[in-house]
Amino acid sequence: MSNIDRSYDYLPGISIDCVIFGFHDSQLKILLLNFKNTDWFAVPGGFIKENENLDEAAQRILEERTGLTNIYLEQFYVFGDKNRRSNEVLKALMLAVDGKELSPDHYLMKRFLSIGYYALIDFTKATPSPDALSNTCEWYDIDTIPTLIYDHSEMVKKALSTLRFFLDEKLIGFNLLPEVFTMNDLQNLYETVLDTKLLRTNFQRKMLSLGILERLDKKMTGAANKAPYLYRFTGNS
Amino acid sequence: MSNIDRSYDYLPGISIDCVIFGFHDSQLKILLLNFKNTDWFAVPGGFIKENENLDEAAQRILEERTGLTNIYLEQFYVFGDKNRRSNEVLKALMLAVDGKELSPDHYLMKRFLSIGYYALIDFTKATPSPDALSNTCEWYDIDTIPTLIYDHSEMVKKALSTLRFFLDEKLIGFNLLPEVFTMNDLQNLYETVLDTKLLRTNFQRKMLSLGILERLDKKMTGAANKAPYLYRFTGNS
DNA sequence: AAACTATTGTATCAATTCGATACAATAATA
DNA sequence: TATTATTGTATCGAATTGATACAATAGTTT
Repeated sequence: MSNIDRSYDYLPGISIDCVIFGFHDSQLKILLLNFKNTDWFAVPGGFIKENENLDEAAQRILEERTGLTNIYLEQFYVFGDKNRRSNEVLKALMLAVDGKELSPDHYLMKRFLSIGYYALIDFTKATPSPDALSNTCEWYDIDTIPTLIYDHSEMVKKALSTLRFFLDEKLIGFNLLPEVFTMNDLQNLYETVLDTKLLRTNFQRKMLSLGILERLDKKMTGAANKAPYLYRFTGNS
Repeated sequence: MSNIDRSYDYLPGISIDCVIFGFHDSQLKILLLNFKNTDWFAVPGGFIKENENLDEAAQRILEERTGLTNIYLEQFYVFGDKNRRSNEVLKALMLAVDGKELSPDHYLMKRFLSIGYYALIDFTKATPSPDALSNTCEWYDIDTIPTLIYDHSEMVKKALSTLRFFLDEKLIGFNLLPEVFTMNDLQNLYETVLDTKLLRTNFQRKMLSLGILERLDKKMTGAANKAPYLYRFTGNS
């Protein structure tokens, strides 16, 4: 996008929006863009190139925002209500960002569907960077998210409920942690995502019984107590 | 579609395809179209009108093929690989059906995404009818499905695995049965969809404990044995 | 260096769930 | 009235899960 009309490089009427989850300091976070010269926020998104598969497009968008490749991501819903995107908001937005008035037949003024992806990334490895329309690309705690444009709040809500649903089902939580972590880190993640307290001993039993964790050396924290083991996720079930 | 180019009435580059499940004679079935003058089969689909929400479009497509309104349906995936649809196949198809040669810049020759929906309907209430491109719209047992065009086989496979996954999770199986059914009918459905045998007594205990079944009169089958109760599904949990 | 503290790893008991079996009830038939 | 096939429910034991107990230990305090 930006100034140049690249509408012909991309599939018309379709965008991808990515709810990018990270985990840090016992907080579940998502990446949000702040549009230039506004206090409007949105989930990172983009368009699909003519010769790109959907997942490839999502990976490209994610790489541009986070600097990471090979990110865990999953389609979760297509948002396509006819009024999901207000053209008034869009015009005001582009005016603020670009200083240009969108003509009524501009390709962006057509109805758009958006394919929702959610991504799980290692917070410590990501280096967020804004896109051409935005000032900042920053982490926000999932429970203190500013008002988002269009239906982006709904997207976040749906992404979160999908993540919750699949956290136990598939074994995807590890994508939110560094490669090596303690059992306490893992429990913390589960408790935060699921928003429930779990019994430490039973959580440990359950995780160990899955046979997907490799026990490494102990982590000497410097605290006056027994040192916890470090673990690494291995797909072996 | 048919002869008239209605491309301007519809969102460009996007279609909806519906995997429509029914259940009859202990068989899980789906509705398939057979294209005119070919032995090619496909899942029913259509396009999205400019002023239609996605779910509305899917409901419309379903109504056109089954005569039913208010069908249980659910988005399950967007199929968007860049090579998912062969233009050679498309041209051959339209030539056979229409007798017309598609020009290279026809809107159908552009890349298309398809939003996959799966629908669960009461087999006994549906009256399948073909669309403008097809001869027949008929039920096929899920395990004897003819070869399908494009990526439609993959769609069916993914729809089925999604149905299996959610059958227990959400309580959606009832949509495949008549309003009133016996416990045996229900077990039959579960066994067929999940492709496993279940223990009758435990299945009954589990279903009754959910508190979602209303017990009605007995069903006098005329068989020389104890008559089973009839049940009706009620959302009450 | 011995006592103390906070946390961790594991064992264990009880409660619940789940698989399997037993059996009484019953609609129609012989 | 006995017989048959199926249904509804109870129950036993195994497996899973929730809750509690407790020993092990890295560092601090005395």
